[in-house]
Amino acid sequence: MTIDEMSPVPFYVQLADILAAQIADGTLKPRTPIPSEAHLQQTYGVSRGTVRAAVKLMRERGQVLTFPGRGTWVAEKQP
Amino acid sequence: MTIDEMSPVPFYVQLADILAAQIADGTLKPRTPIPSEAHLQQTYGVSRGTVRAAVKLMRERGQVLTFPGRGTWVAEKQP
DNA sequence: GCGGATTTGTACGTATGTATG
DNA sequence: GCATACATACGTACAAATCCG
Repeated sequence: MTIDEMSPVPFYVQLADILAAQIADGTLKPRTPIPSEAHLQQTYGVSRGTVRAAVKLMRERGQVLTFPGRGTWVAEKQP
Repeated sequence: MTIDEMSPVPFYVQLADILAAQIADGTLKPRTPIPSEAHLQQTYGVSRGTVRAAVKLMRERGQVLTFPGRGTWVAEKQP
């Protein structure tokens, strides 16, 4: 999946949804790290600010946990 | 040379240009190391991130080569 | 070979400025 | 005015590679 430049949905929301889909389909598994901010930047062609906004949204959704210096990890599956 | 705080040119570009000038005028010679990131930080009063951005730019210009644990070295003179 | 110091690599936190719609 | 998006610049923390006594 990629960011749709033409979509009215903000880039950071699109990115959060892409990563959420990867969690849902098992591409990203609970207790494993998601790609770093720098990696997501490169992969999706967006700025770090946009990546951080996406990850912040996912934290607020309870989908990931962020640890300074260690990265952002997929949360336990919601029961 | 020092960083000009008032210049519209980003600090990291200014620093890369300062070091490039030192290579050009022989202050820094081919096959010798440039000062460490920590040293450049102190000397020019910028953060390590800014130093690293400057060195990255110089690598992209082919002016220096970086070796983890050994430092960054002035490249062979371009013929 | 080992331990400590040095140097670069990686990762996130935060703030500010600029531009656009 | 506000939200989005990008770039710059500061900081912290820790890991990995190298060097040297």
